[in-house]
Amino acid sequence: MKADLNPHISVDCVVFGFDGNELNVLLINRDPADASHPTGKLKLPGDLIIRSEMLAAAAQRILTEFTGLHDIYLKQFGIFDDPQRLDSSDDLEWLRNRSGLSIERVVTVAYYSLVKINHSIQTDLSIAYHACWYPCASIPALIFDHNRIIENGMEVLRRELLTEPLCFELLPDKFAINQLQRLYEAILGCSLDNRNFRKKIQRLPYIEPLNERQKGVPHKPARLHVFDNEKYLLLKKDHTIFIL
Amino acid sequence: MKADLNPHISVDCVVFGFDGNELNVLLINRDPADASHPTGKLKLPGDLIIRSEMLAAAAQRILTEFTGLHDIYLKQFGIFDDPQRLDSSDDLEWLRNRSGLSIERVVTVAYYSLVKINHSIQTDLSIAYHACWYPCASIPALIFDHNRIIENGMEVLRRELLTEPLCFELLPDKFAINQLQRLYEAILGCSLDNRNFRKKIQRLPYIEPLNERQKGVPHKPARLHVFDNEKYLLLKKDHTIFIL
DNA sequence: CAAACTTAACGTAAAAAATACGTTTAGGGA
DNA sequence: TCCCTAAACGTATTTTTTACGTTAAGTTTG
Repeated sequence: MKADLNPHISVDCVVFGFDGNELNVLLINRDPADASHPTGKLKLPGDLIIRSEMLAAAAQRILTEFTGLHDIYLKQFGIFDDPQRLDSSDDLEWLRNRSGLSIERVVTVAYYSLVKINHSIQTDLSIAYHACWYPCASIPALIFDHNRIIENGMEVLRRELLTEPLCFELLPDKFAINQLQRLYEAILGCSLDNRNFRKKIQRLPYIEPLNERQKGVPHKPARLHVFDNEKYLLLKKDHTIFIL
Repeated sequence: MKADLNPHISVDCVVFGFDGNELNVLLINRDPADASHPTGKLKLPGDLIIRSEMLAAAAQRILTEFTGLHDIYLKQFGIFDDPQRLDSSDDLEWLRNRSGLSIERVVTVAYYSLVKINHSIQTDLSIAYHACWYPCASIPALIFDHNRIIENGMEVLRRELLTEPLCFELLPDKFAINQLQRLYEAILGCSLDNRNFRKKIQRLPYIEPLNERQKGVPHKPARLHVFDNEKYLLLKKDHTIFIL
């Protein structure tokens, strides 16, 4: 029950993270651990906005609360505005109680965000609400229309991955080419030829090979690379676009 | 002053039309012709939504009011939500009077839409509000943040033109390849080699040449073509994408 | 310290697509 | 019939994409 909420507009975040193997989404419990009647229901991180707040700021705020991270990549990708979207079961009742407001219609603005999954930072809220990664391939049933929001977010991500350098938001700063390939394969749901993928990546002037190798792997360690965003932006101005 | 408006959310439409030469945007007067104090101020077609209305439906409704057209191509591309976006000059006062509501903060959802400019249909509202096409290259000063909304819409259109078959929404159903080329040149702001452009277009299986030619042109009439959306959608499923 | 294992790293030939560039042709208007 | 205008076309070169199998570098184990 926060002060000064705008009872008409919310934001919801589809937070994607890549664990090296598959794409995951961050979900939280509807009710905090100390609630008198926890329900086990799950939802996306999101909330009503504060009365005078910008939407993107609200999304950043919520993400920081649940991940401890700042400056997360965020992209608005849709609006979910069916006047009946909150009507199902007891979820509307719950929202009214929680916000202390007389909620009628809530339009939610959906963002997807991309984070490097490795930092398993624990914040108060992420603990209270059991924030957890769920593989995109097996998302449980969520409240409201949150399953649809995720579906839609994945479609947009798949599309935009092909024309914008989003992949680097999901990988560690220093990454191996094969990691990058696995990321593409996971998101696009197809398999790629390793040799051709390598060639294509190595041709890109804004991907710099380092004289550094992976550590702690039980086999030949791969060479690490970094994405040079400045170089990328320069080339982009000259109409060179991305991949794949 | 319509009944039952939602005073928190509006939609605004950046309506693009191509006149064969350059890209245009549809603008309307802020005040109807019969207003006691017409100001000559211009704006995008848009309005507060009706309380129980879907946003896309509101946008369609508004477009139909101003163009007489139905089933217009619409794409949500942004949200303009600065709490101060309405504060400039007397525009907020105007909005309060017009809606008869105590407006505080209005978040506007921006759509771009694509129409075939040829039908110069006149509706009551398009007459009352002097709906007019303005070349994108010379948009006058508009109320609120509408200039920014147009800028942003153009960027998105330019980007999406390259990966989706939007161009056919802007051309007559039967079009000549050279018209298509001029459309690309106008939107992308570059010039393209005619022979190579032709080849590329003719290779696309979902563009069908007709045994029909332009009429009424004072020179050799060009062959007409149509876009076959069904074929396009089939190929798209098999991961063939678009142009340019 | 050698053998076995695991993944990284690499190259070449063939097909397809992109680019650069000048000339001929069909129809309308005078 | 001549003139004008824009439509339609082809070829050689370069670049990109695709398909495909082998060697190399570390780690672990016995």
